[in-house]
Amino acid sequence: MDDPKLSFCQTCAIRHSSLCGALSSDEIHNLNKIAQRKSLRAGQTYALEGDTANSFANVTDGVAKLMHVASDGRSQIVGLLFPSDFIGQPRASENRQKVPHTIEAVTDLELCLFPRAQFEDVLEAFPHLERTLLGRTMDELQIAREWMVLLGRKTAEERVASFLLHVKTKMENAVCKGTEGFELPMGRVDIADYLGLTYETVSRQISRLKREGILEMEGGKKVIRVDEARLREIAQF
Amino acid sequence: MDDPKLSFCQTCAIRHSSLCGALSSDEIHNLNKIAQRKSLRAGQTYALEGDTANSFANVTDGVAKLMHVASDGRSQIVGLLFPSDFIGQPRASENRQKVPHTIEAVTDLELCLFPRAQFEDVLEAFPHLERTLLGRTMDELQIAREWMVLLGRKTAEERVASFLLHVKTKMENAVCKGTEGFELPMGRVDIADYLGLTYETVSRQISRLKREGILEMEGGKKVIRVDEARLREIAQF
DNA sequence: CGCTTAGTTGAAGCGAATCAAAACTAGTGG
DNA sequence: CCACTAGTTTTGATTCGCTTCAACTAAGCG
Repeated sequence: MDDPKLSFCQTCAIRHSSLCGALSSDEIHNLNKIAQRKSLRAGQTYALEGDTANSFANVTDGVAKLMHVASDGRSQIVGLLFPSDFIGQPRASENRQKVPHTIEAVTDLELCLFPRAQFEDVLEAFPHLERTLLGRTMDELQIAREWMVLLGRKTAEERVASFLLHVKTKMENAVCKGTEGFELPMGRVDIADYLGLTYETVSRQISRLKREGILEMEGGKKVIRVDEARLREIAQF
Repeated sequence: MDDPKLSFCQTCAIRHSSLCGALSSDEIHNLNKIAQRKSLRAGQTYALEGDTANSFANVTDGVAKLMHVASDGRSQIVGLLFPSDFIGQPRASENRQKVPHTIEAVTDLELCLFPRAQFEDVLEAFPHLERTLLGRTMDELQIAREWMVLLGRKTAEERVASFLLHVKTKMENAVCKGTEGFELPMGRVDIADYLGLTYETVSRQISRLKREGILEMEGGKKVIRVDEARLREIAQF
């Protein structure tokens, strides 16, 4: 009953919002046995593009980024991972078993790691876990495609507005409600790499939103207030 | 033995390269019962963004595009579907059961349709089918993220080079081998919408590649010869 | 408190978009 | 077979939004 390992998962902050939510209290034991915690400081690398992928993970706290860095230094963030998001590509085709994008901690990060082979056994044993993972992957694909629209066709102003709305939603899911305002998990450089812009352009657009009274901030990260309606207009949602 | 329905799937051009490849000759019967063919002429719409998604499909012949069209007319293609690609998001979360992107036939198109509920039953019955679908979805996600890098950071020249390589691979998979050269399945406007450029810019870049001897074409669509090595250099793969 | 890093702001340059027109293609019917 | 038309592609001239380069300011930290 008071098995320490069982309570390890049971007290987990993302027990029900993550992939693990698909498993019952009994079933979760199977993951519990193979899970191990890992902490990274902001800026540390979890995996490098091209490495062999030998584990999967849940983000339990903090924010991570998936990114591609070209040889000439240009870099593009292709996804942000918030608490309860899953890391890794089980079942991807043979030639895609390598880590497809570098994964780095944006803030201090807490992960719950699963060794590859053992996690795949659990997936095999619980088809409803695999089904849930399929659903999450479908959702991720849609998010990626929506971001393609942003990167391909939106103006700098629209991109920054979209970003603020996107992060607001994500951060409100993660943090306790009620608090008007939220913290940007990343600096101007990362925002720029996520939006396909330069950090100067991002800074200018943020300044502009502040000047027009749509956005109020305290320092570079803390958002005090946003006019969500006007932001939505600008972002073209 | 010579059941006409069975031979319907057995003679299918994409029997083994599509999702159906996960099913044995016995199992395929279950899909056979619910499958129905559908033909579309180039330019016809299969589904509109926001519609209720009540069927899934395999592309059996031709090319389709997934796209988003904004209210002001800007449009972005977020994915191309070639023969043996799967259409639809089974298991996507509740609020994502709507068609996420408009689907249109780029060339004349042949589809193999599966009604939603019945296909989900088959998925439930054959976990290895669901597993295969998961793998394909993981692959699609990676392709989408790679395209995000293109849309966010690549120059017009790099985008066009990447596009030519991408289509070359896809078309060679679909068409009988041996033939040096291939046909572009789409016009300049669609290419531009796929690459986040204008059609004038696409045309200029293609002209440039021809002028530099990297590309030889006959008319606007037929590619006679490409210098794949130099294209790869330009595209930054 | 000085030092380093992150963010802001300004001026100039450039790549792609826009505007405009000509050349080519494909389809139609005389 | 050729003339005619509608649509597509190419090419040119100009404009514009974002990038680049540069200087400055604010914030975080030993």
